[in-house]
Amino acid sequence: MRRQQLIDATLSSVAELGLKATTINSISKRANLSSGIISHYFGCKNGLIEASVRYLLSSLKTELLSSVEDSASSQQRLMLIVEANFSVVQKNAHVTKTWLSFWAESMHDEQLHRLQSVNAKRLYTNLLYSFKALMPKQKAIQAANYSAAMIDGLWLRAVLSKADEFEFSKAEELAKQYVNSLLPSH
Amino acid sequence: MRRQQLIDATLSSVAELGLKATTINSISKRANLSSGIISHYFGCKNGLIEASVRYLLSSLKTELLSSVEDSASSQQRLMLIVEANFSVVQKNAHVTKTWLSFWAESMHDEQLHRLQSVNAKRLYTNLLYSFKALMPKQKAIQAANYSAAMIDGLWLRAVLSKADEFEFSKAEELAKQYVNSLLPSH
Amino acid sequence: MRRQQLIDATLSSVAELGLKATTINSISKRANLSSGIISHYFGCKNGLIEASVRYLLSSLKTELLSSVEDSASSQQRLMLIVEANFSVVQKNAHVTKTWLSFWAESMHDEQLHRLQSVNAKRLYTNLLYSFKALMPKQKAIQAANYSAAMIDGLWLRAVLSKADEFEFSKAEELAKQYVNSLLPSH
Amino acid sequence: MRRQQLIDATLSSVAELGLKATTINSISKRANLSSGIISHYFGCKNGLIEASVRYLLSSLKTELLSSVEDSASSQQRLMLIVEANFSVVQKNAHVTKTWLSFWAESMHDEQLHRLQSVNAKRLYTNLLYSFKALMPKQKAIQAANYSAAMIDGLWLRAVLSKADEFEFSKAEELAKQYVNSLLPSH
DNA sequence: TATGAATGAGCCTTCATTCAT
DNA sequence: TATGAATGAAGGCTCATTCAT
Repeated sequence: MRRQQLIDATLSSVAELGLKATTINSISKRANLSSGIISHYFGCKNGLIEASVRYLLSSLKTELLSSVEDSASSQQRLMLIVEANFSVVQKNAHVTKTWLSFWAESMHDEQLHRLQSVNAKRLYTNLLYSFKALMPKQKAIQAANYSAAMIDGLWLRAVLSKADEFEFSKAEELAKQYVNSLLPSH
Repeated sequence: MRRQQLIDATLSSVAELGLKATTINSISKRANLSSGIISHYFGCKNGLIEASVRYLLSSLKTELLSSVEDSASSQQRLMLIVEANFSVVQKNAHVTKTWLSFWAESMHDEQLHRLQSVNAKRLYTNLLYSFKALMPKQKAIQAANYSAAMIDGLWLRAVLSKADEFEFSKAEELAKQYVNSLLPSH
Repeated sequence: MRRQQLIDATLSSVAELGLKATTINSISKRANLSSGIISHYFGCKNGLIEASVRYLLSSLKTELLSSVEDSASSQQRLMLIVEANFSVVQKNAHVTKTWLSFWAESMHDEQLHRLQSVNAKRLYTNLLYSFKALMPKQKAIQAANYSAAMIDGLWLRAVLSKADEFEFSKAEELAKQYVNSLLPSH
Repeated sequence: MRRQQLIDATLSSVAELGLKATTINSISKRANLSSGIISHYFGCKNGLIEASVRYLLSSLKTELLSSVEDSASSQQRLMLIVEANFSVVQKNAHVTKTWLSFWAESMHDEQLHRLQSVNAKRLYTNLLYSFKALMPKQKAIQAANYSAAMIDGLWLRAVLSKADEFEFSKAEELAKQYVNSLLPSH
């Protein structure tokens, strides 16, 4: 309970202030807890940061798993993957900014980089799995690569332009159309 | 002269240590200069950071302008635009990481955000200009949007995976193929 | 407790080194505390300086209140006022110098100036109150003005000449004689 | 010429910013000269500060000498002494604040203290000389002491209250009346 | 468990001084 | 003479971490 309270406060602080300006204090105040509690539960500040990223990753995973039903078609799956990658935003608008902060930091933090790596590969793997059901392997690999890049690219440009919710859903729509355009039925 | 020396040192430090860990000291030591010199030339640390981003932006612009000849066809122009967006990297491998640091920080720094905004719009505008010569306006707008996202997406995934030079040129190649696939001749 | 410890250290440092040469370090070392503690309790260095002045002012006030009894005659009150203005010194020889530092700085610090203003007016008001019991209002106003100036002038000259305790009590004696000379009974 | 230019700039800076905030730069900019010039002419910053105080002292002396004529009566002399001590102000309103800064600093700077000492004694000596012509020595000594304190006290309270020109001349008038009240003719 | 007082290293900035030109 | 680029020590402040309660 306390752990989740602190993770939420961390995400909120990173979203609002940025990773650089997020301090033990900015976090503990948002959680209405003392500063000492953080090292008590997470060892150190970095431990909390890492746990927060893990939480975001597992949310994304849960999001996807819960929405995809066994009966879903491959095309439906693809749409749900796109949705999941954009939906984190729609639920909690400011969480988006945190991703970028974390990924930038991951370039200089081995632990974070590992998590980022898992995330990047998962998007690719999920896409590949569905594409393979619809086309030859070589084509599917290319489709997965392009789709992953397009999803991340649209997302990145939306974030950096400080897009509002409406613009975000437009970016999501574009991503879906692109993925659809790769399908043989198209 | 000193100014450029300091900007180079800044880019090198941000690339190696990240923006968060880049300090007045990490910069001035790389430049073999004293710490005080920074405020002498740039007012404060942030002034130097900003100047460094401006330098990267103008390099990108110069890169493009110098490569595009008047006689170039629109298709050639498109390829050159893609190349320019990836080439900054190839010349100076560590510069890539700095972009990401700067863009992440731009979410919480108005000044940087303005610069990032200019950069994002320029890519789009350049692409649109060339696409419009090859297809109807509405189609060109969509092509420019998709291309910009694809370029940024491929670039982002390459950076985050700590891609080496070879993988970067593969990403560049994918980007070119994608842009080409949008052309009517295709 | 810590607060008082730091205020005492501040007064001691300002007395010995002057306001200009008083640093976070000179204070915290005298208090046998770390430097960070100052911002913990007072926000910043200036907050501590201000609190120190407030402490001096309230000491002066307490000094006077505790010595003046209800039964005291107006003449006795006047003598006690003079004594209070000189006595802060006698108890704590080095405090004297700090006053001058603070007042000089008050010319360029709005906060300090407000405190100084309160102090200057209090001396005048206290004197006026007692004089009015002994003479017509117009005369009392003049007596209060002159007395306040004489007290401050004798005090200033004693401080600036780095007077010892004996010379200080001589100055106090002169001040008392002057005030007495203004009384009608004289 | 350059020397005087720098001294004027120093007085102006100390008046406006205070001694603490007066820097080599704040001075040299006001003088429209380079920062290096100061050590060239005065050795170091402190040399310039000291020279500036000396200049003020000699101005005060000159002021008095030029106004007192041999034919003047002792009473007239006394009035001129009072006037001289207040007149520095009237000519250059902001110079007043500088005195206080310098005197406060003199508590922790041997060199400045010596100059302050000269100044304090000169006022006393000048007053004593004139009083002795008008009364017995013992009485004259007391009158000089009281007068010096009254002049300084009225001046101090006027400065600290940030008095305007009008209030300053009222203080001067009070000082004159006080001195006159000590004369036997009174 | 939970607090927050206390620490001290590290940051950015300021500034008197030096020195090549 | 005169400049101002360059230095680097010192200042105030921030903040992750520790620890007694």
